[in-house]
Amino acid sequence: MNGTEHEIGETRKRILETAALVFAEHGFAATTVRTICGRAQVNLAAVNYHFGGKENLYREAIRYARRRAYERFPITYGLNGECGPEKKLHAFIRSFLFRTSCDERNLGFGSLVMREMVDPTSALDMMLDEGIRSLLEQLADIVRELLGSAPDSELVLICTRSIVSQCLLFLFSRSVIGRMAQEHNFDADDLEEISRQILYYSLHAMRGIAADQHGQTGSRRTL
Amino acid sequence: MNGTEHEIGETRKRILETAALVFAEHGFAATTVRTICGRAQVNLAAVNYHFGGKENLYREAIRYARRRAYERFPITYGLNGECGPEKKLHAFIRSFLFRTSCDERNLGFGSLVMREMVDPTSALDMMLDEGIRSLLEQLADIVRELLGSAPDSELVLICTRSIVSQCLLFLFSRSVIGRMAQEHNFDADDLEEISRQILYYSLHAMRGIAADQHGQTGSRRTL
DNA sequence: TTGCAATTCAAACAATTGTTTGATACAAAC
DNA sequence: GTTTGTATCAAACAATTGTTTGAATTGCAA
Repeated sequence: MNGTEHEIGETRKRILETAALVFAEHGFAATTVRTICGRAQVNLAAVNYHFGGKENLYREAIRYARRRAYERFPITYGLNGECGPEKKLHAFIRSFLFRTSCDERNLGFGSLVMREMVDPTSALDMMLDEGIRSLLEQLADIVRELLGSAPDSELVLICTRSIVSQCLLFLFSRSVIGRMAQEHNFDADDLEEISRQILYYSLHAMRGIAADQHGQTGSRRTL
Repeated sequence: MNGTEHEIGETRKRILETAALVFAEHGFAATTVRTICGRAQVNLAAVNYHFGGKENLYREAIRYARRRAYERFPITYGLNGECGPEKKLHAFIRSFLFRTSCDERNLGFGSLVMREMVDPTSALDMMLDEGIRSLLEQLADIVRELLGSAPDSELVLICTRSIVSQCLLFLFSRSVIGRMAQEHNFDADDLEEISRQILYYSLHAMRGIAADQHGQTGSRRTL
C-alpha cells in the first residue's frame, strides 16, 4: 500500500461497505463494531487501526455510500442533452428515488441520510455542505422555470418543499408501507411509476398555482 | 394505591413524562434508564419495579404521550359543527402539525412517531392499530369528498399521500431546517402559516387534477 | 536470506449498560 | 402495637460496549 488517499486497501474497502450497510440498518448507536467486523470477516481491532474509531468509520462510511449512490444515479439520470423543465423535474425525482432506494448497491445511502436527519451528528453538516444544499438549489431552479416569469419567491419555496416532501415520503414511510401493504419492497418498475405520479401531481399543482397567481396579480390570499 | 388501571401513582407519572421526553430526544437505544431516573428524581430500580423493564416503559411512555397530544389537539381541532371538506382538511392539517410540534406539553409525541417510523419496533404496530390507520382513512375520506364524484381510487391515494408527505416533512426535516435557516423553532403563528400553505397548495393541486380527470374521462396518461 | 514496516490477531481493559437483590421506610388494617 | 403489603433505596451483578495492547504474521525491498 502506497498510502495515498484514494488507494483503498482490501480490508479497508470491505469494512467501509459492510459498515455502511450495517449503520444503515441499525443506526449508529445500535451498531456494534463487533457486528461490522464479524460480517466483514476482519479482526475486531481493524476498525481502530484503519479508521481510528467507530465515529470516524461512521463518517467515512457515509461518504463512501454517497459516492457510490451518486455514481449510479447522478442528478441528470436518464436525461440526454437539452430539455425542458418538465423533463428535468422528472429526472430529478427519478434519480432521487432510485438513489435512495433499498437496492444494496446503494450501500444503504437512503437510510443513512434518513437516520442522520432524525439523529443529526456532525455528519449531517457534512452532507448539507457536500450535496443537499446544492441539490435543493437545483430543484428550486427547475421549479422557478416551471412557475413561469417573475414568480413570487415564496411560491417557489412552497412548491419546492412539496416535491421534496413527496420524495422523502418513500424514504421515511418505508416501515409503515411495509406493514400496511402486503408487498413492501419497491422494484425498479414501482419506482418509475411513483416518479410519474409525483411528477403528474406536482405539475398540476404548479400549473394551477401559477394560473391563480397570474389571475389576481398580488396577494394570493384565497384561503 | 388501589391498583386500578388508570390511577397513576406520583412516581409512575413522573417516570412516564420524563421517559417520553428523553426517549423522544435520544431514541430508545441511546437513552439509559439512569438518565430517565436521574431526571425524574426517582431511584434507579423504580423503572423495573413499576414497568418491568426499559422496553415496557418505552411502550407505555409512547401511549402516554400520544394520549396527552391528542387531548390537546384532536383531529377536529378548531372546527365547529358541520362544514365543507376544505375546512375539514384545514383542521386535519392544523391539528396534525400542532400535535406533532416540539411543544413540550406534547411530551415529544412527534419525535416518538418519527423515531418509530425509522426504527420500527412492536410499538409501531401498536400505533398503526390504535391511531395511524384510522387517521389515514379519515384523510382519504376528505380527499374523496374534495375530488368530487366517482374519483379514480388511485387518484385519491396520490392526493392523500401528497398531503401526508407535506405534514410529515415538518416532522422529519426539523434538523435540516434548523441548520439551514437562522431560526429553527416554529411557534404557533408559524404553524398556522404552514398549515395554510399546505392547504393552499393541496387544494390547487386537487382542483387541477379533478379537472384533468373529468376532461378526458378515462386513462389520465398525460405524462 | 535478512530486515523492516505495515497489517492482523487473540486477549484483555475500563466503562457503561439493564437488571436484580435484600434491606429499609412507610402506611393502612387488624 | 403488630402485621402486612407496597414502595424506595444503595449496592452489586452479569453482560456488552469501544478501545488498547503486545505479540504474531505478512509482504516486499535490500
